[in-house]
Amino acid sequence: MTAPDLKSGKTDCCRAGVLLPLPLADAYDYKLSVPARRGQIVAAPLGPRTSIGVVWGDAAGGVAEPRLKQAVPLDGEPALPPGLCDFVDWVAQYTLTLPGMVLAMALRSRQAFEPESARVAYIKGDGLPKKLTPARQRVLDTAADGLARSVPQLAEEANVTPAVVRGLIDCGALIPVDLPEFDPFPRPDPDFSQPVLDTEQDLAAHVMKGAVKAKRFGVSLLDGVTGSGKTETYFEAAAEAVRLGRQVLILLPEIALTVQFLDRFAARFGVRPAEWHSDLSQRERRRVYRAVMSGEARVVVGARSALFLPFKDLGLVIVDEEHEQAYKQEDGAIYHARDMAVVRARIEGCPVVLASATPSLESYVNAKTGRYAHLRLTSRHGAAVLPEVRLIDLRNDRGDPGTFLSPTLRGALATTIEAGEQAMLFLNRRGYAPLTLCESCGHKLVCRNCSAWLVEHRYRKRLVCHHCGYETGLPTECPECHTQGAFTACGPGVERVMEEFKLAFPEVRVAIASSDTMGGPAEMQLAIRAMMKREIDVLIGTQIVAKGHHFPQLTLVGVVDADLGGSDGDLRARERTFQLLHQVAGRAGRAEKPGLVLMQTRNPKDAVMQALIASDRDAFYDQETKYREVTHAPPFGRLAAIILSGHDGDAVRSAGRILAQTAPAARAVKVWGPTPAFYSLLRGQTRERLLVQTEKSVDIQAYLRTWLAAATLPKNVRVVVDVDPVSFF
DNA sequence: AGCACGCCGACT
DNA sequence: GTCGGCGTGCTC
Repeated sequence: MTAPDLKSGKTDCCRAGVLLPLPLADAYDYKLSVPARRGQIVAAPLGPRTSIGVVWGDAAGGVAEPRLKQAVPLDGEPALPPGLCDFVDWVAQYTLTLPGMVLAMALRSRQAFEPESARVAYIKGDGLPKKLTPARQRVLDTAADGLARSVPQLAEEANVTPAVVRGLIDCGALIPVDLPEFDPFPRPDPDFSQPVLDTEQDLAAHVMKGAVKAKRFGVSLLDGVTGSGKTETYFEAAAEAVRLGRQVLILLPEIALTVQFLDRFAARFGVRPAEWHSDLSQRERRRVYRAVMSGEARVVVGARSALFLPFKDLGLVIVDEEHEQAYKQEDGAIYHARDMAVVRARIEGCPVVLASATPSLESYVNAKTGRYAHLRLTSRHGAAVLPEVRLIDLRNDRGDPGTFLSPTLRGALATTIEAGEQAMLFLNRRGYAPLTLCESCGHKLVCRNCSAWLVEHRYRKRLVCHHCGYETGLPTECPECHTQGAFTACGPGVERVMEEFKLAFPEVRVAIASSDTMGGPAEMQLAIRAMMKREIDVLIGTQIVAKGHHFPQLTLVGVVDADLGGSDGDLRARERTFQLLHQVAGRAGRAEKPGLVLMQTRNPKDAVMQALIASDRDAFYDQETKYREVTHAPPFGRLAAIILSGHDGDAVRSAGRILAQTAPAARAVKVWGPTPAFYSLLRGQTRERLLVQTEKSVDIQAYLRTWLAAATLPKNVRVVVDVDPVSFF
């Protein structure tokens, strides 16, 4: 970043409001040496240092002239595109986040605006070393092809230390050449390979391509059953945008950002797309950021934060698996990437496609009422048919106490394995047991930072808090009554199911796939690969196995506890349970073989269970829609949560009471709480929540702003607003 | 976010 | 007697 040149004597002809990527309520006024336009990136002195900033609008004038400092445009006068600036404002006002914090998300690549630095590489020169050692000879042989390489590259390829290479540079045997800082992004070829689409896919693709060509905002819900080829279909819309020379953003939930997806893209377009996610290196971030800004990167595949990239000419946004909760950003700025993707598309004036086999209820309702185009894909590819779903009523079909696989499920597992086919057991619970208690006094082992139960991980011999990561060894005596070795595990986790399975089927090859298995993500990938290669017969897993993997030989899926998630007060719990179980069920019978799904439940009459066995998704959605409608719940009403947190529990509770007392009375607004948050202690912080529900017509942001601005709360209490909360923790 | 200022415990 | 803990406040 260039320091402002205060001595140049340039006249300060202009003033402007400059937004800084800091948690400030407003833009700051600065003098500028030149008239600046909105979006222009400047170096702005702030206290003892200089921050990057963005010209946002007219100066507010609240600060006296002599106190104004001078902001200086960066070299090359880079600017954020106008659409991104408008988007930042919109997100800030909608989510009640400080604009500077939202801007910080749009400036994620810190050094993206620093001048480009050339890379130095070396080619063979005319000089010769005094002594030609074997090591030196290998380096020269490597360089003989004339390709420019960096020092580490040469050292690596010639199998020598960098010092050897340095020696050759010093004597002129290798000479430096400048390379551009980054290799250019290869252009995806929209006609690299032509997919074979069925009639429905073709129709859907046609509609989406039309929308891309029209260059107008509009939302399509690409609603396709598992295996119907949604990805291939929306790739056609992406191809159309690339043909028009415009950019495409494909959002994926974090978990789906895999090599597999990139390879599928490459198979269709000839090259991999640009990627954007949290574990890019600084260099890669900078490269992608700049290429997106220049328009060179045509297609970006990314996690939710990719929404804030400075697209030069965005022609299409795709949100894959749009119902996924991973799209909801819960820390820092709280926003829902699916909803914000629709907003970004509206601002950019381009179409947006939401894709899912189990859409969010919000999107389903919008499609039903005609606000979104509803593009349905109803047939599975190839000969595969939908699996049959049957319920196992755990109230009368259960094994010995302390076991979790019913006789019926065990029987089906045996049959499947004997037939030489594969099975999967699904349980959305990591570890061995979700609760450990003392048999003697009933004391429950809970986290010392949170109010959550500690989950036993038996392989690792640890007790783990799944909320804050706190870990401890297994105590030998009860901290309450000091009885020795009286702990008992309650309920199943995947590890415990594994133990039971091994006992019942000692000969069968089985593996576990959970996000926290001993060997980390690598081991999990190994388990999934082993399943694909038929090196194992049974895979036991959490959520992680529910998503996107194709196991052609898998014919039986057993859901160990279909009631997990239940209907416990959370508005979306039923919807989520349905989506997850539907997705899990979709794993069975992908190829020519019919699949069977067995779900163990204690509530076989429940609407979720009934919809699953009848394969009648829409019946469930319609019922859920009615329920939301009569209760004025989203999308028929608005919801926001106010979360209060802090180390001083009394102050937090008092802040909650103050807010409840000062809530402005308004028609069609209801305020509940304060109540302790579900995990009232999280990472050592006390948390209280208030919930605000309004009718659709109410400007809930304005209501909240008025309320919060008027309330005087203890200073050591943090107030966070979650507009459209999806989780009630 | 940084970075200063400011008021209470263990130490060269 | 100081060094330093991080709570609170400010930066145009």
